[in-house]
Amino acid sequence: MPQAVQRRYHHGNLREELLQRAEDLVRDRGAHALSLRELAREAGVSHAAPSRHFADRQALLDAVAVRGFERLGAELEAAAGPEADGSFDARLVRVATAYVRFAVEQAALLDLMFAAKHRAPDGPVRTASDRTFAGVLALIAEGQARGTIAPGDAAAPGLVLFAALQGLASICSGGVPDGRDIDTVVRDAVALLLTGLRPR
Amino acid sequence: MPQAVQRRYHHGNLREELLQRAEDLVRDRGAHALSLRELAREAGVSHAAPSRHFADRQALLDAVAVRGFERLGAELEAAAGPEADGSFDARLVRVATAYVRFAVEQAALLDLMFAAKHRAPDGPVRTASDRTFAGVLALIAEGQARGTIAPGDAAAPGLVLFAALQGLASICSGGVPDGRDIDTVVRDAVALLLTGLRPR
DNA sequence: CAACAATGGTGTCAACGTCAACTTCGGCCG
DNA sequence: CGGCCGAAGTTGACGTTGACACCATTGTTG
Repeated sequence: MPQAVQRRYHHGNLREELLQRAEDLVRDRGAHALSLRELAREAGVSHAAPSRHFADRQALLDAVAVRGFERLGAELEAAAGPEADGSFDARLVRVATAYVRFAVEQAALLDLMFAAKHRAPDGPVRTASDRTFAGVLALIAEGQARGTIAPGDAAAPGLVLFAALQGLASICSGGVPDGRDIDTVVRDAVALLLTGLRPR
Repeated sequence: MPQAVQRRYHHGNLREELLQRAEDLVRDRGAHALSLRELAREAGVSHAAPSRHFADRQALLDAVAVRGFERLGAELEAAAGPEADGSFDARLVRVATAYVRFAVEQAALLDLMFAAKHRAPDGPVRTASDRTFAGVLALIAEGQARGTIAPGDAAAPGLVLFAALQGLASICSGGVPDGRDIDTVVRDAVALLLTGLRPR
């Protein structure tokens, strides 16, 4: 008469399940709506069990942020094209589109990610963030090498490009303006940026 | 023998004091650290008194956000130059610098402001935000009228400029890169943007 | 002057994060 | 093989919080 699905004392994979559920919850209700006790209930575990894996609520949020950076990094890398196919401009547009798309679809998660990063100037979150954007930096460096992007101070064009992407993502996450879709907005924006970034 | 400073039953200006203290608290401890009860204690009133002025915690945060937009709007307007003195480029740099400076000095407040705006696509927060940036939009329109900014689709250059400013603010609020100071970073970035935004 | 709407106070409740103390499990070492 | 021990989960408690219902005090107005 004991149920076939009898829960054993040890969950076996609590940490992973907590992270997964937390990510989902952050995505569609925001980080502020995350409750350790609710998470524990959903995972079928006592209210204090999560503390075995995360020192406190903030530690869990940080871990979720790190995961977010890893996912974003993977998507950016995929968009950059592993075999570098297509022109430089096309690849840049693809990367930018991937970024903005991520920002729109996972707005709350992105907020959490940057909040966690800004809260601790060093630490694992910052490391994850740096690794995430390393690919984009490499792409820009390649553009400079090819002469498609103005050389000189390497930091300046990268900063502007990053800033525009970041801002575009922030704006679009609060509703894409007018009736235009994300792809054309990003394409137009990148074109406009490139015209300035190219050596004349 | 009753103290000279005897508190009267009615505070007299509770709403304003709560807003002021909340703004300070958000600025240097973040929105998540704001507690209605702590606020009430500091103001010397009972824990439920704030509810007479703000329906719930979020309503208070929204009000703080509106105030933030009004302050930011005033600073941007001041930077734009009431009598429009200086060249267009110089005014643009001044506005951008004012914006980024605000973002750096009041990072937590800016976060709150955009969070509140994104949470409610309509409502007073959005209205305040629109009014804040109306001045910047007017400046861009003027640039297009003067021919300093490429005409055509009016929305595109404005969006890119906005996005870059927004992103620059976001990035700089998490620590200005390298050892460069805000002013030069902003000036370089705007110059780079303009090169692309100008009609060739 | 009496009624009334604002404004503030008191008491209570459920939920939360965190901690300490206890229990169960599984692997490892003697 | 058996005992031990640390990892993982549980239970109970404490203090704090936001929200709500109900009561008290104002001062304004008819």
